Amino acid sequence: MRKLKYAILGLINRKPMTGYDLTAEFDKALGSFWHAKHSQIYPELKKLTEENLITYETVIHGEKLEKKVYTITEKGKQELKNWILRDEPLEPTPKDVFKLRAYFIELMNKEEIILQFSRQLAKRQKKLEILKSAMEELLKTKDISNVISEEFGDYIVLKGAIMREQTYIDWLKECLDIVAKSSE
Amino acid sequence: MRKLKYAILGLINRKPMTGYDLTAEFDKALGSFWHAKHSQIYPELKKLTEENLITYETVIHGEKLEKKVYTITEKGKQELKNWILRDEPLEPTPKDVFKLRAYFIELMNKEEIILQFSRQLAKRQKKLEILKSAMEELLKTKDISNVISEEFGDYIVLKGAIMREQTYIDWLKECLDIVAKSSE
DNA sequence: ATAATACATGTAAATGTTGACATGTTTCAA
DNA sequence: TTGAAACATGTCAACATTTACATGTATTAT
Repeated sequence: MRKLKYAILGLINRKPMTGYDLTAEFDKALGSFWHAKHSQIYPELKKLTEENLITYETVIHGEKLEKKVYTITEKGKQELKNWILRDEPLEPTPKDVFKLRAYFIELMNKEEIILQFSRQLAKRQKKLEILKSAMEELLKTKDISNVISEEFGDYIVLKGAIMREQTYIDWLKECLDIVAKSSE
Repeated sequence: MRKLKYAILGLINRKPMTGYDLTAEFDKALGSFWHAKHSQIYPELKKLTEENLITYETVIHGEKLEKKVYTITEKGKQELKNWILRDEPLEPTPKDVFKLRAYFIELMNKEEIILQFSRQLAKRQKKLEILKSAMEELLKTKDISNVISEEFGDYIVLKGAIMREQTYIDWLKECLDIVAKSSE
């Protein structure tokens, strides 16, 4: 399916970037729905260059540090536009290790259950706070009134991430509540 | 991390099973948070057997069809119990191809955006209905009053899946709403 | 009867992903 | 000035996962 291909193509289409910049983007903005390590990005950039979907220009930064700034080609833009309109079946539900543990709840006693769920809750609440701060920052600095814009894209995926985390937290609290009230 | 190892160990711990049974479980019950193909399961079963975490007994079904019914060992139970109590950092957010498309919303025009989001909404609504039916069935046939039971494990992960799908739908509707109201 | 479907178990090649290895430059703060 | 952090690019081995290949039995509906 080459999904990384389209993630990279989409980012470079927004503006020319280096492999390092892409890595940073995968850690920040896209972090709420996509991720890739630099060890996967550099080989993919090489491949996309060979396929003539992107090209690069070597730029010297400072005295001798070489950067490869990648730009999307017309062919790349066409493939990207073609991919974005495709209608694909729903992906299989993503894996969730915490839910795997929760599923086998019968292996824990009451205190252990409460400990595991509380720890997960704390982590998720922390993450939600980070996402909310990012949203505050976004609303302060960007204009999202135009629906056909990068800014609106940034906004909706961040909004989706916040809603997802909030729901996960609600679920954890509901579980904790039932367990706490149980007699066993 | 060997996560499949623990998924299999947990299932076999619930009751002895064949590789085929495990595959079916990954398609049904665990489908809402884990998945594995039989081509991954059979080699893993072999490995777990070599590690003495499970053992199998060959059972003849009918005239000559051989089944390998796997049972967890004491060592396997110990490892499983040990894993379930571990405190691990939050996994990176799972990948979401639809959100990747949504992020690059600037590549579509208004009609295309509405088409893509509506199609996704229809698929998610269908999936939610299936999950709700599964919940109705579960509540009808199983007793979830004991928190330390397989039934309660089944219940909470299904509940989590329903909440997640509902939130995804809410997000899609919100996005569609903003786009529909936009002038562009 | 027979054909489709479900049951049952495997392997091999390709692809996707992570973690470790490997190297060097530039900037910024103490 | 020097050391840490950020910038910058790559490879390789191991592990995870999917798709295709490969084979055969038992049950159920027509």
